[in-house]
Amino acid sequence: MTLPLLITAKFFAIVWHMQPKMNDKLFLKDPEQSDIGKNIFRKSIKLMKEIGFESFTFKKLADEIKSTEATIYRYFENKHRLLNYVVSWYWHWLDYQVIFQTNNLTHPEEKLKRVINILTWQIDGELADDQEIDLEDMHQIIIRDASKVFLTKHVAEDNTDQFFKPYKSLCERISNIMKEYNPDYPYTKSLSSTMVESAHFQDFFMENLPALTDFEDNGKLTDIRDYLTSLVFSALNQHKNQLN
Amino acid sequence: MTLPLLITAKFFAIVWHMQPKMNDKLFLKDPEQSDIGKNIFRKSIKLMKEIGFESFTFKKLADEIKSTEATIYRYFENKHRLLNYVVSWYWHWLDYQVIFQTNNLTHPEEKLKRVINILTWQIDGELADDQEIDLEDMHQIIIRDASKVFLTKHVAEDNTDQFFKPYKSLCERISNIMKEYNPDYPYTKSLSSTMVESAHFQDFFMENLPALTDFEDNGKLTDIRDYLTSLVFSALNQHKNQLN
DNA sequence: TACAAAGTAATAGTATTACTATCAATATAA
DNA sequence: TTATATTGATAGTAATACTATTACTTTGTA
Repeated sequence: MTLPLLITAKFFAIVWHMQPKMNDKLFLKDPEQSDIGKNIFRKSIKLMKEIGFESFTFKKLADEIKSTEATIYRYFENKHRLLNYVVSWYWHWLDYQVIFQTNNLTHPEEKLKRVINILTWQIDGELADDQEIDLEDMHQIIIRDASKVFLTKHVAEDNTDQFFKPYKSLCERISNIMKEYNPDYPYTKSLSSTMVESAHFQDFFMENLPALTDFEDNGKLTDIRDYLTSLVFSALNQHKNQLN
Repeated sequence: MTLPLLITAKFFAIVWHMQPKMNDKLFLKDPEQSDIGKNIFRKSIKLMKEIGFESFTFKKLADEIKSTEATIYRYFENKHRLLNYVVSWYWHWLDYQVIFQTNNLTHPEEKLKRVINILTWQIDGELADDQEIDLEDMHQIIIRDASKVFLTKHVAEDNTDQFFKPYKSLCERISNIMKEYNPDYPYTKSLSSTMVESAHFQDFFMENLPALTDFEDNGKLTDIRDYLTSLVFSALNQHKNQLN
């Protein structure tokens, strides 16, 4: 019944990874429960990143994992559900990063800065080193395709099935830190979702449509970080009681 | 050779509408040059809004306009190009709205507020009353589907073909007003694109995923406006020379 | 160890989508 | 009037998005 005295970040991350509570309506058969399922998840990230979500098919994925379409259809209803699974996994993972990395911080200002760093992909090396999933590929998919999971005609049904819960959870967590920083700011939820979406959009623009940003694609994301920091804190400080 | 003394906003809008300089790589045959082409444009907006872009097919559109798939394929290479055409039309239109509505304003602050009103769909009644295009449907499509035109694997080629020029033009215009307001703010381009994207995202969230906003879907967009105003001006004022 | 039950994979299908090609009818322009 | 372009109708192909069937393999229990 006794726990080991030294629980390292890595150990904890692995434990977490072994138990990501995924919404079971996202799949027909739990991909975590079989080797072929895990392979579907891993290789779909690789393939989606390579050819883009629109060109991605279960046939191509089946060839990649040396199996058949029918097998994949036993795990996921269609490719949109699979994307939703991948994206949900990511939001779970990111939410965990925020919990873990802001855990021992006292000031909400520090916490928010840490959140910005996480959103702009400055993640702890140990935690980011997943044995199974290529997190770099994952991040690329998220930037380009994550919003497609809710930008659909059937968003209401998907929402009823709680598909966006991890995303909401992350935004709520950020929102709460904002409230901690400034209880008088009236738009914490909107500012949180704006922050998350902007982190991705600005990254995409920087790499693909640089006219829409002020940043250079120099491999470092320092500028996006500075921009988000400036944006968030100027908004939060504006409504802050000047006496504090 | 003399122009009529009284040029009304409506007249001018119609003139503009008759000559939107669309990128001719977006289509195979100019849809403005025939009745059937205009019908493709009009009805595709209606149909996309009704069934969503993913379910939208040229077959369904052909049935709607009482023509055949082959005819539509003579105008547009595929449905993604058609969406790009629709979205480009919208950015052109919005850019024009910004030009027209900020034209006679002196203070950049006023101009920015007007821009926010336009982005949150508070448009001049006369101008918004297009005989041919249902602008309400158009706005709905834009909110849900506009970002899909660039969130693809082939964004680089599309950018080379200048498909995103009207969007860039709008953002640059907003960026220039921001510079006018505060020449010292270093992120005008990013703030412009954030503003435009946020206006749409917050609207979508308000209607579909309210946990991600602080607004109620009461049919009015006043709150999104207040939020964007607060966000933009707090950012711009932060870097502003305190002596001004 | 035996044998049913359950799960898994491979094969083979169907319906729809995303196009392309052909050709005749019609409208238009030189 | 004759050439040219536009449309409509028909047909066809390749790929996609699935579903159904059947045969094989593992597992749980007597």
